[in-house]
Amino acid sequence: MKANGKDLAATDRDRAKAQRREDLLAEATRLFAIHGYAGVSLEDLGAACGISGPAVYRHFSGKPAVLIALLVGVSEDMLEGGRKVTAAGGGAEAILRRLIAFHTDFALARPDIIQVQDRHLVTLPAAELQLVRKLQRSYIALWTDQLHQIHPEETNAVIRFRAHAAFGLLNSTAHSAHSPRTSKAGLRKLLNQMAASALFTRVG
Amino acid sequence: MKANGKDLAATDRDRAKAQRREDLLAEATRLFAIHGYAGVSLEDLGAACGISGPAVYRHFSGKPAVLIALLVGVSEDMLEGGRKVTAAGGGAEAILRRLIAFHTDFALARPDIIQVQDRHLVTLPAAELQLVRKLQRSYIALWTDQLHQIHPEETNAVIRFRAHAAFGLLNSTAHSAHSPRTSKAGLRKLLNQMAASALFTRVG
DNA sequence: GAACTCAGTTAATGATCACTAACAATACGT
DNA sequence: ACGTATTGTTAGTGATCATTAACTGAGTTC
Repeated sequence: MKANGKDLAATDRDRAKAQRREDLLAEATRLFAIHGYAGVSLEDLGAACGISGPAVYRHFSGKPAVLIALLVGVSEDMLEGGRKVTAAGGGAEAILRRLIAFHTDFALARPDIIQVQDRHLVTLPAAELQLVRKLQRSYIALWTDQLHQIHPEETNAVIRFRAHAAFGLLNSTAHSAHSPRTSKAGLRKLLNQMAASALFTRVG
Repeated sequence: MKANGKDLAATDRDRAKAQRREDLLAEATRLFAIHGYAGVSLEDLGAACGISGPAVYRHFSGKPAVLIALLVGVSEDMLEGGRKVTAAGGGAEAILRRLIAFHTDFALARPDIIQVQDRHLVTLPAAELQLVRKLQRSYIALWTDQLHQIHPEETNAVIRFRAHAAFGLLNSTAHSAHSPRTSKAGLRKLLNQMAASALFTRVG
């Protein structure tokens, strides 16, 4: 029996298993981004990790569970990151600029998972879809809380719309080809500036 | 034998067939947007049009052909629309504002096809993927031609990146839920303003 | 109105997978 | 060392689904 559920990597086997799980999630992200969820068989996923097909069931209860782990994970990561930069304080504009920077860095660092989230959210079973949406609502609330201060005259719906538009802008990195000729630092600055302009501009 | 390939709807049967084809494409757009390409069987698609399964083969050579017709069609529509507003002349800024307005209206009018394009482009067979990408390159060139005049110091890659970011912003309408509480005219104005701000802002 | 075309039907067929079963080998705990 | 737990293996199994076959009936043409 396991002595303690909280003990991470108590034994060699546990360590190996955790590593295998991470490998599977990483490969799944890569493969789903390239071929789509339906275009990747468990055989493919296993093979990418050096194991074969049904062995995946030792780590996930089925194919949907892999997608769930990916999407819940990324939603939690973004929410946690967003909370961190929000907690650092400052005025609404300063906080928003940090949120933009955080989101930009995330999109530049992990374009494939952003792509999977954008494309395959609807593929989730209803229960998990709800969970992910709840996490996303919490994340977007971090943005809209600040946006309300910047645009006090705008309705909730409009503010939320602004945030979605900014996400679309920033997540576009994930879809546009990554030309190695342009430095990531340059793109980072450009994206930050474009998103800030879009979010702060007043519509009259 | 058909008297003339160019005669549209010469007979009742031709008219009915053209209508059925349109219905199939419309339903395919709707269903693919909701359930994804892989999540819709030809049986489903046929049923949505009141015919059943294999009858779809009277109109398309197979399931991929349906997606191809959709995506090539939308790419052609956008390119044609973009060319029209570009041809109307004016300065770079005026043309860009018209491009933004055109794209905004398109995204607001046909969110489902935008969604299908964003999600399922990669699903296309290689040959057709090339065609669609070529059309998209032509469309984006309409934007970058003007952007180069606005930002003469920026490289091709950066300019293209700006355009992609703007598309991401504008296409976000297709993904964010359509709240009926906010008027489309209001969203239209907001999107136009946000996109213009993002495209025109200078990065220093 | 006779010959033909063609959109539709239902009934196979065949491939692809997700998932299960039965078994093998190795690591773990005592 | 010994029994157990666990990760992996290879063979099924069953469902789904794109596609084909054979046929039907109505519209089109001459």
